[in-house]
Amino acid sequence: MNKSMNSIYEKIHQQIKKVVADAFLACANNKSIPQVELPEISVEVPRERGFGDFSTNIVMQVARQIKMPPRKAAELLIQAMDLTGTYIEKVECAGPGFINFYLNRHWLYDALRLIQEKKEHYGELDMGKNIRVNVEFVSANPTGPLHMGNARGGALGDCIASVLKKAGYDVTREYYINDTGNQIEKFGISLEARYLQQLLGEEKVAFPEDGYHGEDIIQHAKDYISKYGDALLEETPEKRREILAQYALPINIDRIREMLAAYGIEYDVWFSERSLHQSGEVDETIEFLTDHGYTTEKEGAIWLNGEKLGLEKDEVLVRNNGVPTYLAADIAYHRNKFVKRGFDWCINLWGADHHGHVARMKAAMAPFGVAKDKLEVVLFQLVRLYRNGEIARMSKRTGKSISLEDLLEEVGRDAARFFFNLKTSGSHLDFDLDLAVSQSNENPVYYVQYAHARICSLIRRLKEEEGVILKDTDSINPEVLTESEELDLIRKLSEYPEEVRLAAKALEPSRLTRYVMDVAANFHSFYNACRVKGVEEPLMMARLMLVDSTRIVIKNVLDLISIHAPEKM
RNA sequence: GCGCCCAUAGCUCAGCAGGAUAGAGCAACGGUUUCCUAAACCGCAGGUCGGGGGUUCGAAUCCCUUUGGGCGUACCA
Repeated sequence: MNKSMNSIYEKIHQQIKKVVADAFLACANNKSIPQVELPEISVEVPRERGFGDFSTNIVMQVARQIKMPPRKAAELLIQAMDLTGTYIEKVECAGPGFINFYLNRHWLYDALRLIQEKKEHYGELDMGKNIRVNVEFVSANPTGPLHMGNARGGALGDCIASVLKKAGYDVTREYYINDTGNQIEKFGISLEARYLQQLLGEEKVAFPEDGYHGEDIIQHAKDYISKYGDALLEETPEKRREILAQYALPINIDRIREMLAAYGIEYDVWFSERSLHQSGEVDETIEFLTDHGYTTEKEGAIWLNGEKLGLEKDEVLVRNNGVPTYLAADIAYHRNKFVKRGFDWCINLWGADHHGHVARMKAAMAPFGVAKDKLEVVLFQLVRLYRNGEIARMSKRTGKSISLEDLLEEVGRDAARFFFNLKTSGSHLDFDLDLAVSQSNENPVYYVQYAHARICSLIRRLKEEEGVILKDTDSINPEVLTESEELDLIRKLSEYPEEVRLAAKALEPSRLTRYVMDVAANFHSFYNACRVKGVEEPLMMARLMLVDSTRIVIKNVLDLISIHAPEKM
């Protein structure tokens, strides 16, 4: 077996593509089929097991070019195929012109050996070789606690990063801290109002309508007073707001950091928006755009020239009071990622309510020589929580809207991350809080974790009660595995690297969550049909290898989505 | 008004770079435990892929149109 191979699928795809391409060539040589430029030969797994292990629709794709009925051409190709040195045992033409490949079982046994060879590295790919990718997610305003949208974006972003890493990309996880601008201004005003209310009496000070109304603001004010007293009463409002905001901001950021850590997310970079202004990069960016004719001045403000960038309208970069907009800072931020830090690819996770910003952001990168597809924005739909069959808006604990902290307390990290990664990012997500905590067969989290615990228990008992441990792979003969449950399970395990590839390509880690549920299902079926303990040695050892390989894959996927793989339940 | 997203089994969702008889989980119904964890397994059901039109050998998938939901359209972020 090729030592550098990552995936049996890869190998089989290559074999089939070569066999088909060579057959086309042979037919061209004997003039039975006209020579044409072949498109990429797609190899897929047919829906029906009866249609073979793999199939290709290449003949139908070129039917028009070669001016032949697909079935006729397929028959000619099959006759011309050279199958030596491949897993392919039988080839048939079927349906409107599919070519179906039936493989001998050695590919499954090789797949099993591959898992044992790679262990926890099974599933790793090199599709992202030498590509540096920045995944930016959550990036919530540090003006309050994290909410459900942040929770979904967090789970998604973290898992996208993990999937890309598994696929071989050089991944940086990043949090963009919006620690300046209007929201922070409002934050300061809110803190100031609470501060004054505490000291002068609530009725004496009006709280701004559009301020942050949360309890946490009041708590910050109280804490500040107990630490530093009432000295700020003497300060100007501007100074007061600034001091209060700069007091509370680091506290909030630390809380966010701790909360995300509890959620299983660790960032490589915390990037401050404020630092972009302080370093002069925002000004530099606006200057660059102006120098290259991408801005116009009107009504005292500096506008980004929308028409020149293919946008519907102009956008303000610098307000008529001289303060740059969020967009200006965001352009500078992305310029920093691409130009200053040299990322090849940047992925941003945004709630669907920001979709209007996508085209602007992509277009605004063009002047810096950044192609549109270098910036990828994954939009995710927002979350609806259900409890007792009804939409749940309020936390049980605080009576306020449900925060990430509430969610972790109510359902735990594993269930939260699992459910957020069960659906594609573009679908609206209904989160059933009751289901997430229920210890029943309705709950998919337990279903998967139980499979892992069952395996660990089996391995443990074999060792403790029978003194049996897994032998060296070379001394085990997997060919004694012939039951349909055994073969189905191996087949499922063999798909893993391919699932990683597809998940990375589509930026959809939810594929892997659904995949691991399939693995668990196949395992449970196997477990009910085949005994490991108590059967004769060669078969027991082969089954133990299969069981251990299943453990490796389940653990591998759960690690990837940062969910615990318990050894006992 | 204009733009974006969504619509598939009773419920929650896959499938959508066009492909063979549209899949899974849950719920419902019927079975399985002297035996490695029954948080499991096996079986049985369940559909005008929102409606209409088009493109072609072939459409849940692509195009047009229509309906119903969500969102965006700030010198907010």
